[in-house]
Amino acid sequence: MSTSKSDSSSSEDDNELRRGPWTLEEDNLLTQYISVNGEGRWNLLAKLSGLKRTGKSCRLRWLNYLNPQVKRGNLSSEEQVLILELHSKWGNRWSKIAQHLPGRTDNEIKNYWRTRIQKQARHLNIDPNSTEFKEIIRRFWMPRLLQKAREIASPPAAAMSIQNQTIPLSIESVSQCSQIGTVPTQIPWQRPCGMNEIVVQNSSCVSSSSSESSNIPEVSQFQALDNSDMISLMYDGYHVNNNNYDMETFNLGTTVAAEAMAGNWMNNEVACSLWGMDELWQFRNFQE
DNA sequence: AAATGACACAACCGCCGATGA
DNA sequence: ATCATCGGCGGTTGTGTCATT
Repeated sequence: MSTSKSDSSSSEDDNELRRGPWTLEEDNLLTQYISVNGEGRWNLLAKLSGLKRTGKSCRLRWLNYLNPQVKRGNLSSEEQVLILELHSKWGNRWSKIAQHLPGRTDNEIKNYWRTRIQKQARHLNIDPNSTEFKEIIRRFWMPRLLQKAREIASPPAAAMSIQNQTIPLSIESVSQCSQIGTVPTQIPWQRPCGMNEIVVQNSSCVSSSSSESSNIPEVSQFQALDNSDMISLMYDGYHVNNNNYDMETFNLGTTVAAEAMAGNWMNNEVACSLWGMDELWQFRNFQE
């Protein structure tokens, strides 16, 4: 045998399937192939494209990363609310949930749930699947996210702490918030009849000093609608208009907008996902 | 400045249902 | 009817980055 070990192993490597992170060259190859031949038939694609990857790997790379329809950047408050609501309905049906968040992949949503939501449950020593934790999400988290969405939509107004005032939370304002990488601003959000405004109270009252009141503060935040109504409202608009938007405009426009606002948004995002555990604890203790 | 830990996200794995030969 | 293949899904692991000590 004159063939050295390194030679044989290198020829083996040539035939072996690659694993691990994709290189730029592989990305380019896959993108180029799909631009010419379209996606699908992944095993065939893997062979014909010259990529030393499995069809599955190619599919995953395309769907989760390379596909221009994939939205980059942090999840907006509305998207987070949608995820929470849809997860409460469907559980870990990530792909089903992802179908209702244009540009978001099941993988991304799954990661979000595991790294953000389940983390909070762990910190609270609660089973993330427990009804107790679901209640915390519904009563504490969702109103906060909605509040955050409204604040982002109109920062100056939000800067003022408004106690016990009726604040019209228009769907338009929520859609404005969507400029931050969610949905195109030109999408007309639909407003079902008779749902023109939502009563929102300042949510900073979590550290309940209202010992005389038997109401849980968060419950009173939505007097006109309960949370599920609100989510349905948002969700319907989101979903119905899903078919209407121009994907190309969306990708260019919102991505640029998202990048432009990345700095502020990051800060908001951190605040969104990590509102103090103190507050969560207080909320939890209040319930008990 | 280095070591360590936590976190976020990309990628892989195994299973399952659909489809076609 | 059976088997093989493929694509999709959810769970899990690997890895790079950032923060903390």
